[in-house]
Amino acid sequence: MSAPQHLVTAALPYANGPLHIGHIAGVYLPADIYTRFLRLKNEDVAFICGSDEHGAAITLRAKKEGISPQDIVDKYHGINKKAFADFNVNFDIYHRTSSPEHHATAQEFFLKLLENGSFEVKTSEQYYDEEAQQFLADRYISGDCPKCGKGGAYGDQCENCGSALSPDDLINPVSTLTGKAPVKRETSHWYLPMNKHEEWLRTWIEEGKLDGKQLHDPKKWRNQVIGQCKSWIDGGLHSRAMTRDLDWGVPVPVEGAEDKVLYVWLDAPIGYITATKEWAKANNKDWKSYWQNDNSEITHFIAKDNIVFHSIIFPILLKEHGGYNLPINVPSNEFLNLEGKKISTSRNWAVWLHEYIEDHPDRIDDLRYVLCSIAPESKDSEFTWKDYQARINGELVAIYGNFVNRAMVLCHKYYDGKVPSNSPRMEEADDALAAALEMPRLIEKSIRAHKYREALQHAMQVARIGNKFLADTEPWKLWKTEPEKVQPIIYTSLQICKLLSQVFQTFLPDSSAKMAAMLNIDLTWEETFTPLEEGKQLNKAALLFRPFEDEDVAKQVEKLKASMESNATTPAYKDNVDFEQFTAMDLRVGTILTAEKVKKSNKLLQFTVDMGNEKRTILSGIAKHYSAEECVGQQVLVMANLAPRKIMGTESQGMILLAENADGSLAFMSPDKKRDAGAIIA
RNA sequence: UGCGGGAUGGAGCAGUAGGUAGCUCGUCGGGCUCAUAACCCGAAGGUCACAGGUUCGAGUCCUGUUCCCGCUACCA
Repeated sequence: MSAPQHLVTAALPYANGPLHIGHIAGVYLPADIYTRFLRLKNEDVAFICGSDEHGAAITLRAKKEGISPQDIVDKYHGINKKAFADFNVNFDIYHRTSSPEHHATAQEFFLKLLENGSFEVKTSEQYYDEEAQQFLADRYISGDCPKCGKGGAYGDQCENCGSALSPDDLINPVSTLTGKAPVKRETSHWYLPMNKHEEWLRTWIEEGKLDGKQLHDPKKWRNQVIGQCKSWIDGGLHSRAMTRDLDWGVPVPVEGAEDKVLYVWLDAPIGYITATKEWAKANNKDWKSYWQNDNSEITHFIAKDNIVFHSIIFPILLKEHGGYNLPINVPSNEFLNLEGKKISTSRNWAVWLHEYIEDHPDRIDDLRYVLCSIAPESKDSEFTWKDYQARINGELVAIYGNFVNRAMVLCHKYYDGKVPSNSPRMEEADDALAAALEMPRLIEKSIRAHKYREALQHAMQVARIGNKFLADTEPWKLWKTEPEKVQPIIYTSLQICKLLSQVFQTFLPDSSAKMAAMLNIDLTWEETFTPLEEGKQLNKAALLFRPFEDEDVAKQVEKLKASMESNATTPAYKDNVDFEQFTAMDLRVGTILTAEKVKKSNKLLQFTVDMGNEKRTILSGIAKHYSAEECVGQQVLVMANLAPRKIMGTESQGMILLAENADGSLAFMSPDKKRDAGAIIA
């Protein structure tokens, strides 16, 4: 059997915003390191990515900004494509799902499944906006949340309390397009009956076998991936709609369904196939040999929010289509937090890749190093600028950069930059080099197991061996007493330098290229094990890395805070209401008499509120912000004529109003002087 | 609500065939001075979230509890 081919995909970034360091650490950097390594080993690999440009979020954003969806995706496709290139993430192709080629491929795929009888058609009633003449999916509909009572919840989720919703759950639903109340209307969609596939999926996930054939070793899959898949399968798979009533996306290629599009999650992974085809066409390759060949291995790099799509839904689609390989692994990472908080695009709490590149064009390797060392491989991890600085200064500069500089300086000082002879032989030197030469093997093992942090540690170990070797042999002392014994020391140090440039190239391509120029070498795998020849003239030493100063840290932290604060004022004002609508709201001061946590809920508090003439029971989803005890006696602003609503079995008679900060923290609205319970707000 | 992942010295993390708890950074002490005040050696510091259980023996298996993250299906 010949060496396997590899198809490596990285999750298609959604083209409605820029990339941040969380995306990079979780998906694109490990994928890039993996493919760089495979290429170094001369293995045949196609590295595929592109923009995911469909879906409701993009049309909504376009509408908000008053431009077309195409404008939005063009903008972010451009920004992200450039950022990847600048960051040395070397895709073979960075395609996009809005391309005609992709539409054709996705439609063809859909029709094949249709032909195979993979879908079932279901008709249901959905909300429809008569003025805009379209159905309202997901985010096109908003209303009051049934769980926490707050307005502005979407058809899929309440952003206040985080509950997952369906459009039918919303109270007083309105169309986000026109602000009008929608009507129910019948619509038909194609569904994927996933329940039919439970059996083979279970065997495939748990044992790596399909139709009795061993396809992969489940022990190599990450815990969270197997766990999550099992949990879905155990819970019973359901039918899932594969089409939507939208006007932005890949049109359903069926007569009478021209106003429907493919579900983005059907469309996006097929984007991997389209991109492979386009790349193959341009490079005279056969795309099928990567997708439909027993000797090809498909690896999907994703983050944890994508697990079920890549290890359940897409495999079902591939198998139903027929002919395609299933992925051999789905190395999914957890999330990266930033300075103690979740990275949030909407709150602008992020380090944006394109901004980082702009601020630090000469520090690409620095960020690659840090993100690889803290990649959230088995659990969520944390990026802070302080830690970034510590890793740059304490490891990259002090261990790696410094060792290379020491060796180069000594070589130039004693031998005019010519590689000295390795004689007389010195046991310590041979041992040090042998120990260092162990590392490439360990690195390979770690990378193939998708343990990139470990692999990076092994690479750094080479520099540590070098530093220790110099400290142990002290050539600067020997030079004064027995100068001939210095030769093998410098010789060996230079060999270790060469090895460093080789082992780091998959992680830090820029600095390895710098070293290759200093040492006059090629960065190939074969070269890894061939020594620099004696007498070779080396170029002048240049520093590989420079320290990140305290003031740089301060500047970045400042920038982060400032961007978040400026974002705090961003939410747009809602449309004007007339005076009557305003006076229709009955706002009053209430005094909280009792408060207790609602059992089985981690967010809800149940209050008894003194409204003056009566006592009301009100529930509020604020347990994360206030303890029950500290609420008692608090005066609060109450929306008194909000229609009562049952929440977890108890009727809530009104709503307590709170002010929300950009970081999501809540505070009661309270009169600055004590008011009678029931006092009117006017 | 249900499910999945996580909880290990000051910080960040390893540690699945159960058998003296490791690594990087930080701290303290020492050495060296070729080197980007960098490098090398040594030390201190952990009842492995909590409570039970299985076992000769558990961070590692089982049960329960607490906290964090994610998913919960028309969420990209």
